[in-house]
Amino acid sequence: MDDWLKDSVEVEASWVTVDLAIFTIRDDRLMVLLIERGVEPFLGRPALPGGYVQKNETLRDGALRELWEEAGIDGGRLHLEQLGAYGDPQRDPRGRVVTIAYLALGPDLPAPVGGTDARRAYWASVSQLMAEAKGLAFDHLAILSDALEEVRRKIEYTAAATAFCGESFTLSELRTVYEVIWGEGLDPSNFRRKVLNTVGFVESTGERWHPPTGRPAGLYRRGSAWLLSPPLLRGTGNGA
Amino acid sequence: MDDWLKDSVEVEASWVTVDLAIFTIRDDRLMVLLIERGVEPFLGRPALPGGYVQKNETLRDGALRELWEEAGIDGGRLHLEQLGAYGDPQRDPRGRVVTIAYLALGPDLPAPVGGTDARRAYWASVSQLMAEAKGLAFDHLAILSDALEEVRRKIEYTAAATAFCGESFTLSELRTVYEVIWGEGLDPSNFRRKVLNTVGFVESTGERWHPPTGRPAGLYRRGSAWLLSPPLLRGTGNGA
DNA sequence: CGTGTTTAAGTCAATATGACCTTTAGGGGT
DNA sequence: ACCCCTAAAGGTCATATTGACTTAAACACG
Repeated sequence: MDDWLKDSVEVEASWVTVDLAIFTIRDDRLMVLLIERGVEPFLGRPALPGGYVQKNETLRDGALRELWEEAGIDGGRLHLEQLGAYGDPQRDPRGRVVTIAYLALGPDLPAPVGGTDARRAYWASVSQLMAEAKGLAFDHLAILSDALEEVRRKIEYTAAATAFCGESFTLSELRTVYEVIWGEGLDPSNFRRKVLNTVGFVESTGERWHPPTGRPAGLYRRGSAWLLSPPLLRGTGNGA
Repeated sequence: MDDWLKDSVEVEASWVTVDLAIFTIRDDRLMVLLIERGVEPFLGRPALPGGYVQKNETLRDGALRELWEEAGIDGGRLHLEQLGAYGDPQRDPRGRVVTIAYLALGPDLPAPVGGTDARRAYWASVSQLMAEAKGLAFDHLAILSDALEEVRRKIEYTAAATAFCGESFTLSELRTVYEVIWGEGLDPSNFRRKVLNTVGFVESTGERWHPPTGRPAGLYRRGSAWLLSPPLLRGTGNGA
């Protein structure tokens, strides 16, 4: 890089990182992937997985690489989107580090292995973390909080909820995703009607799944639509 | 800044900038503020206003400073929110420059003056720009495109449309904002009913405004709610 | 062949929506 | 004063959607 502007005292080179808020649903709870930091600063403290963006990769590629390196997760199987940039000058004790936060949603993922900069990686309950509201390195609690709010809104007007399910899923599974993330129960019958009436949300695979007990459930896969119209609105009450 | 990781060939210092997509409505058209670049690269080409983030400011403060320096606009009077980060390694010929794009919405603003790095600043018609789809420096057309889509969606489920109006406004003014941004006509009567039934969207000032001709219109100001429930949905058709 | 359990489908009153139409409150002209 | 034009404000009504609830269907198991 040339040294244009090197003489300006106001502008200074920065380091750019990506951090990942990776969500999944396990045991009917919303979980986020955390690592235990193996390097300074915040050595030993829980943090979102992430790391430096390298020389010739896009931000998204950096996120995918960190996903693999730190959590052992193949990004091809989950939904990844940018959440936003966090650049408070005080957020990193080492100096000016701007981080680009990414949001990842995936089906029940394998217990991850620790990566290079991480002693270990593990799934943590989001509701528990938010209740404690402490412990995370850097401004990762704020990032996590923003990510959670984004997920809650995203599943209202996009098909993002399907990212938490496998290739094919029952409508009950999908409904559980909403119930877990919104923290409220939904009427199964009305939920079914809404989802099935929203064109392109899901499409039937023709197959059916036999639960341990009860009537077999039809299986669906994600439809062609990402934006839902009309959206599934919470709050106004979708049922009991 | 220390030299941790200086020996890693993969990681390299970056420059971080902010760019602004500043929208307003003039003459019933959606306009965006552009500058004519006064420095290399892309000297003389139109671009979104923006510049380097300085040493001790937050990203948002940087955006507000650039807003003032390059466009002479006081950020206190408009809505400012982060759009996202753009970090393709090829996006800037000088090297790795990650930009944080901000979205600003304001009422009909004064004709701006050129700033330090800009020969001049001017309002450009968004629909015209998107139709031509060329000319902008860097990846600013992509940023503008994302910003436009964000605005279109944002006014659906937030009170963002009020940011285009002054302190107080008539419902016709507000409706025009929607019509201009969505590019479709709305039924005045149904629009009024919807807006007035959405709690916290607007509240009456008690005053009224006398149009050049016709019955005087009631004046409203922004209500306490930012998120609209239910949202104002387009597409499904809010009228003619 | 009942029973328990879960999915699937139906009912219905209350509400919201989209497409209209009517009334009201000005201003300007004659 | 009166009429006419315009835009706001308010009303009507058939249709669609919603929320709460009920009923029917399809298995597994004993």
